[in-house]
Amino acid sequence: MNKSALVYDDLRQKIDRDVYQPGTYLPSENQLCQLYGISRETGRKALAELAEDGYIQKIRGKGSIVIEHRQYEFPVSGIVSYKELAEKMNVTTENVVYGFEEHVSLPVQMFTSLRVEMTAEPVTAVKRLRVIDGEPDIIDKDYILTAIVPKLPKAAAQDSLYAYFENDLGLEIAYATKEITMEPANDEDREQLHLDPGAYVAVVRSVTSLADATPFQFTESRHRADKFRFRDFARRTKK
Amino acid sequence: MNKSALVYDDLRQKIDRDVYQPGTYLPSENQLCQLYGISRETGRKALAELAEDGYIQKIRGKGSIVIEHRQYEFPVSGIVSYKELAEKMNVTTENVVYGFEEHVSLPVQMFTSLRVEMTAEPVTAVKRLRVIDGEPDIIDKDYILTAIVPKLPKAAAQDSLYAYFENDLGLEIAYATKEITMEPANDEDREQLHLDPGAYVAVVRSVTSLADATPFQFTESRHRADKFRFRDFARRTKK
DNA sequence: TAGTGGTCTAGACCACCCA
DNA sequence: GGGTGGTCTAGACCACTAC
Repeated sequence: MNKSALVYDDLRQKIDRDVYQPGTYLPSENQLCQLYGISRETGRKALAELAEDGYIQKIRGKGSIVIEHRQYEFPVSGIVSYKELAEKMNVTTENVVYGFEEHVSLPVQMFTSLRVEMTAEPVTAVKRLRVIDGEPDIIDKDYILTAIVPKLPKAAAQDSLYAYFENDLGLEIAYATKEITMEPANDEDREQLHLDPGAYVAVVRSVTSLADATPFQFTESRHRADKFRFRDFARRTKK
Repeated sequence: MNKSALVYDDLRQKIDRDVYQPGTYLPSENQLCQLYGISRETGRKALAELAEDGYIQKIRGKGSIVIEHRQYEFPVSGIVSYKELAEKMNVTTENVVYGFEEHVSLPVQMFTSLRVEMTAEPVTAVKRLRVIDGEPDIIDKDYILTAIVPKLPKAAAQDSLYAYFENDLGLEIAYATKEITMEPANDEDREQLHLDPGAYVAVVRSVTSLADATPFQFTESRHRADKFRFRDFARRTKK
């Protein structure tokens, strides 16, 4: 691991464990150099990531103050897999694969608003129902490019697509564009999520790309409106 | 302006104007050094920001490839004021201030889920209706700490709170935590947004803080469900 | 005045990609 | 082997904060 990543992890851990509490200051940059035996720019890199992730706020002439930071909320913030999230929370979850089709066409029209170049390439289509604490809350529809993942094992869909992509195939997942809208529930939503007529669902559509900038996974995630929550941390960009 | 910011702006502008098109590579880091007369780390800083903002993807051994990037969508992504957004889009907007109360208490219970330390401090409460293309789409309820903004002119609410905070008061807005949920429309929603009974609204609650880490503005933004859209760009964080 | 973070530099070594 | 990005260093100068 990098030196800066090690410093980042150590500081973040200490913030999480309240060694450094919100409202107090971290050691100064010069002190970090001595504490960790690093150069100043290396320490600054770690601090910059902490700031980016919402752990600290840097104040010129004073120091880096610990702030109340976002915590991962269900269902998602950033790119985190359902399984990773479920492990962070203390919830019992179940994962029902109720659709699995190979060599179908990517439903391009579903993702046009995300403005990613795409064609109706062959994909593997997976439908999953996420059951949280005994209640069906989310429908996930994934379309994975056959060109990247030629033969998707059903077991991977049952367990975790991300774990399969990263650990078994060695794919490097880099970034995603996602979009949240609210839409009236369709028949499938009402059936799977046990919704009344006239109900709404929160729809998250995302396109996930690899480190070489290839979009390879298209996901439509449909959430019960009353269970949906999305948290975000944003910094003001200077003009 | 910084050298790295100048380089960032120049590159971003050229990407926006298709001088560097999606799918092609930017000049290499060493070339950027010569092109702009800067050191490599300075250029790298500019490139890191472009990557963070979703403009490029850096590929080791190859270069920095331009990717399709997010564009600002109505109503919000990151911290951008309503006025700034309206100017980026080509829409006619109207801004109706229909509530203005000074020296009231902050409705703490509305924002508890954002887990920011707060007390029922005195605030100025502003209610605004955003009318887009002749249709009322958004209700914004802002609560601004009197301790930071003692006397908020009504004209500022009519124009732009952000412009007033930044340009007139010299406040430095740094970051915000926000949360998106879906909730049944209440009476006020139905009246202002002309909704039917049983309709839902998308609710964005946010807490905005200054550069010295002081939370000073609490906002509840209620959107017509059918007009709500939120776009996000996220990078996969390495474990 | 001393300490803080903000920026920039010139150089080094490494891992990766590709011809 | 030559070019690319990834990381780290040691030092410099600046702007801001606090006393």
